[in-house]
This record gives sequence, structure tokens and C-alpha cells, in this order.
Amino acid sequence: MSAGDYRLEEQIGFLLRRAQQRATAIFTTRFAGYGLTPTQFAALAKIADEGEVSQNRLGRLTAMDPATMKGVIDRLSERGLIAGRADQEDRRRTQWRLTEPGTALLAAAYGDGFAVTAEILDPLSPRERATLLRLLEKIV
Amino acid sequence: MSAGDYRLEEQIGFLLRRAQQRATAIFTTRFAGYGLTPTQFAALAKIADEGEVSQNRLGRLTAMDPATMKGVIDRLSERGLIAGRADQEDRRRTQWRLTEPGTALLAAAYGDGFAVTAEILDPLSPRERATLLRLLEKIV
DNA sequence: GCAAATTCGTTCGTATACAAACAAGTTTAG
DNA sequence: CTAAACTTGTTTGTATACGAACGAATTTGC
Repeated sequence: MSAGDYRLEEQIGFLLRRAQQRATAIFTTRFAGYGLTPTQFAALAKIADEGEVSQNRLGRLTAMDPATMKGVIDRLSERGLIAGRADQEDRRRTQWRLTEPGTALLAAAYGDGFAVTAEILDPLSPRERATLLRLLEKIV
Repeated sequence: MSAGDYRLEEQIGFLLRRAQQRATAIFTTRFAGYGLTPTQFAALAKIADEGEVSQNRLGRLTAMDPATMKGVIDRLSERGLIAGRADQEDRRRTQWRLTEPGTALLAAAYGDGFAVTAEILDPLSPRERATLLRLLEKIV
């Protein structure tokens, strides 16, 4: 393979990066009123699913490493959207849950979460959407 | 739509983020010896394609905004992989090109660029690979 | 020909993202 | 039982990523 054959635009990594840029841009526009980033929204949604969850477990559920998770938790906590309590069984752990304002904000934002997904996938037919999700699942 | 219907794992934004994480991890492993990040490699490859290119134009070609592009250019320049010269026609512009070490490093790295793409797409059949690229193209 | 609009590049601030190294606590193996 | 291995969470450093605001240079519209 010679250098001249390498076309950046056709590399899966480059396409994934651009697709994520568009997805993030759509999310940012739609969520401007909430002041939530994609990862913050993901964290809130997963805490809601779990009821109460430790920081490391939340990181695994939302695909964030511990160092990244800490920053997200700190910002949500400072805003009063989540609250932590020391775990009695394992003194290394903090268990996090939604506060009342966090629950309310998340309830208000869910609809826009669906709208973001719809807008990202808008250029595709229903069949193509299912195919894309299936193929992405296979390479993650 | 109720809150309970929102499944983070099935949202296209979340899948794109995870897919890019895997792609970046594969790239990082394969390129450890070069000390190049995905964006740095993309910038070098595009400068090679263009011969000489301004900073903003390179940003458009590699899908980086001007603020991001500056950091990438600075790091490549500090390493001596690229060199800039003032544009005579437009005094706001700097034109960037590969240095000899930059050309040599890029030539050595291209093969690993193909290998990264192959490894990311390894779980898919040839037909699925083409489909994935086509669908991603439609949503970027 | 000149004011308005645009482009080029920079700086600042905020938010992921992750490697590496670490302390403290918990679990496991022999 | 206890040393080794592992887990949890933190800190530091580097690298995207981008909004916003800016000065300087160039192009456009009339």
C-alpha cells in the first residue's frame, strides 16, 4: 500500500469522529436550556435507572473512565442535581442518587433526548437506522 | 414517551461515543511508537495530500475548528514534523508543509493507518463494512 | 472607493478523555 | 490468617473539542 492510497475521508475512525461531532452539536443545541452536556445527561439517566449507584459503577455503565467520571460527578454535585452518601459496606465507595431538582430536570429533559436521537438519524430510513445501530453495536 | 423508555445503550449518540472510544484505543496502541494522536496523523496526512496548506483550510479538511487546529499545529511544529511560512498574498495566513522528518515519519506510519482501520472493522463482513461507511456518510 | 461583511488566526474558559501513579480499603489464595 | 491481588476513587499531565470574543487583513456590495 502506498501513501497515495490513504484517503482520510474513507477511514472509519475519521467518519466516527465527524459523526460524533454532528451528534454533539445537535445535542448541545437542543439541550442549551438545561445546561447539560451529553455525558452529564447520560450520567443522570443512568443514576435514575439504578436508583443509587457508586462512582466507578456509574462510569462503567456510561462508558467513562474513573478520571473522567470524577469531573462529571463533581459538576453535577456542585449544581445540586445529585447527592452522595458514604457506603456502609465498603468504605471506599460513595453512592450517588438524584436530588429532587435533578429528578425534575431529568424528567423535563427526556423528551429532548429522544428528539436529539431523531434529529441525528433523520437522514436515514427506519431500516437504515436499525442497520446502523446494529453495525455500531458490533464494533464497540 | 415516559422516562422509563429512554435506554441510553440504544441511543445513537452513546453508540457513536463508544465506537469512537474503541477506535481511538486501537489507534493509540498501534501508533504508540510514533507518538502521534489520531488528529495529528490526520493533519500530517492532509498536509501531505495538499503539499502546502493554510491553518484554517487544514482545519476544514480534517474537521477541526480553528482553536483545536492551533494546538495540533503547535505540537507538530514544536516536534519539527511540519514547518510554516508566511503567505505573501494574504498576510493573515501561514502556509504549512511537511519537513523531511515529517515526511519520513508519515511514510513509516501509513501502513499502521490501514491496520488501524482494518482492526476497527474486523468484527464486520466486507459487505457490512461498506454499509457502515455509507450510513455514517449520510449522518455526518 | 469605501463601509460592511467575511476570513484568518489567537486567546480564554469549560468539558470530555485517558495514561500513569497513588492511597486506602476489600477480597482472595494458599 | 495473612500476604498478594484487586477495587475504589483521586490527582497530575497531555490532548482534543468548541463557544465566545477579539484584532488584523481581505473581500464584497453598493
